[in-house]
Amino acid sequence: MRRLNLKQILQSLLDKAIDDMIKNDGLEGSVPEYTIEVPNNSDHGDFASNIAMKSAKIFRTKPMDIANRIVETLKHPMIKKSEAVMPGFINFFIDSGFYHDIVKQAATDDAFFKSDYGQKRKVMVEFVSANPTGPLHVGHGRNAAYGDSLSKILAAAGFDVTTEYYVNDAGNQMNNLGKSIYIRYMELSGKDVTFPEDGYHGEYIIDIAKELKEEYGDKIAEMPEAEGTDICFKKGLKDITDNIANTLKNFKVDMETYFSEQSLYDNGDVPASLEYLKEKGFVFENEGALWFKSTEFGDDKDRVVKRSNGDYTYFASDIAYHKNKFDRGFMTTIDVWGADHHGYVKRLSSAIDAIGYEDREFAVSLIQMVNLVNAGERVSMSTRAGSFIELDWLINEVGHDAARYFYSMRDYEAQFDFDISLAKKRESDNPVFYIQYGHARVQSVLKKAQDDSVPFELCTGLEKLNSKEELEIIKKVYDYINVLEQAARNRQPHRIGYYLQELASMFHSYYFNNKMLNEQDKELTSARLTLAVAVGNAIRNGLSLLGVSAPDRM
RNA sequence: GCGCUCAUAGCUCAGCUGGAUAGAGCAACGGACUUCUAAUCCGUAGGUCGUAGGUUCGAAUCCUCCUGAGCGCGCCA
Repeated sequence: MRRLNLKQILQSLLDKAIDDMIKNDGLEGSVPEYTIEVPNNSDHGDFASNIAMKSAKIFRTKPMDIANRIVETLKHPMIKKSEAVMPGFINFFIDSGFYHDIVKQAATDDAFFKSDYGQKRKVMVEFVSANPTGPLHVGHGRNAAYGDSLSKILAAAGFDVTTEYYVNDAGNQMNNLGKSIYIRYMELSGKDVTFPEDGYHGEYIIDIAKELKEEYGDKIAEMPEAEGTDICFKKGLKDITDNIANTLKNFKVDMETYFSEQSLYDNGDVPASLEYLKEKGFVFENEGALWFKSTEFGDDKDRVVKRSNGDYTYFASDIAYHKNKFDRGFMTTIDVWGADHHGYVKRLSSAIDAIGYEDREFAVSLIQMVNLVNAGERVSMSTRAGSFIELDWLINEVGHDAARYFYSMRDYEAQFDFDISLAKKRESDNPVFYIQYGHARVQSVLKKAQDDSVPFELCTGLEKLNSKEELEIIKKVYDYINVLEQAARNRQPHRIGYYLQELASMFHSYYFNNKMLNEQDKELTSARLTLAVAVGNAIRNGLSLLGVSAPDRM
């Protein structure tokens, strides 16, 4: 579908007007950066531009004079009126036929809610990537909700998006995992062992050991320790990653691929990428270790990639991993990390600069901490000693819709308190149900019209939509694409939720004050139902970006 | 000490590349159900945008200082 892009039309008209004026006056300069936006106040028209104020320097004259000159030259069938107002804004008033066309498009085709803003650019969103040493906890929930929503937003905004989970299945922590399970197994087999202080203390470790005990009996205890530990490790890794994948599924997260860190060692990518950087002169040896020269790219200090004991650091495999991402053709990779990893950003971006894919973009979204709050009381959230709160528990407690919505409610750069008691409420003060109810209302009134055989035909009689209230709602629907692109550009899914809340609010108010079904007036009924369907479609599409369902009845 | 993030209504928070009168929800108070779902709606009240400067036609938004909160500064991941 071709969406009539009035903003673009206005922009080309304004560009031409200023360009002509510059040439006409024999001045130097070109069209400045300016904006065309929908004003907050509808008295200021349907669109407004600050172009005259931005051009004041070029013309060396008052913005109002420029604005007046532009207004005189502007003519277009869609523009009912344009006016210059202090201190130099130009306000455009648009023919209502434009808005009636918007309603029709929004009511009939979901393509209306998609954009080509991203121009099919290949983007990877890598998120969650929690160490496979235990179940996901509520902190990971925010990362998962953000990453998944962002991916869906980018896809709807025209990017070619892939989602990936980087599984840290190599290194010390994996040895530790294997050992933890092994010791628990030995305990179950009645051996006299002590569980290490730095082992993984969670219940789930014991559960895994129990399963091994059932499957193997005492056989593992009779094997050499290394062999037994390896069996424990493999079983543990599989169980835990399966568990994580299952949690994400329950959380309505679409994770397309799971990428193994170990695979980068198995195929030699880790030493190969270090060699690659060494040839470029960015890797050197000191005190028996290999270092990456991140200071050349503005980092505080150089970073170890291979320790003097021969072990590669996590950083080393991460370099190989990001090189791999770009080698797979991704133009942008967005890493979603916890804010506590911010100190790591500089060294990785340095390494990526050193690799030298100048046309590629590396971005990190640092997700701030989340606190659980219940009835005003803060729930403790230590990740130590296995006392963390599992994401599965939260999903089960408040439901996946409320969980997803609440996690995406706040800007990711700000800390936020997840209010369990509010999320659990099935009543008015819970925003997620307020929005969902907006959608359910649309479906409900449609059903009512059909059940009662009220005559109507969607997409007809739209010229009846001419009240201020109706036009405001249509403008809000039209604004969807703008909000979507903002959310994509700024990587801020929370904008969607706020938008939906406002749209739902406008619709609830309209619904309450206007009779949707009118047996005597087929045209009016048709027009209002079409508007309702357009709103319902906007809500459904918006909620889907947040991973929240849009039920037909509640 | 250095670095990252945050500070907006009583509470929780929005406020796109700087734009016109700073918004919403909750809480408070007052109203609306013989009605297409009242899971809704209408109204009232609530602000020195942490402090002090700077940049300009114009600042909650950008820059600097200060105050306060969270997080991070390993041959850990």
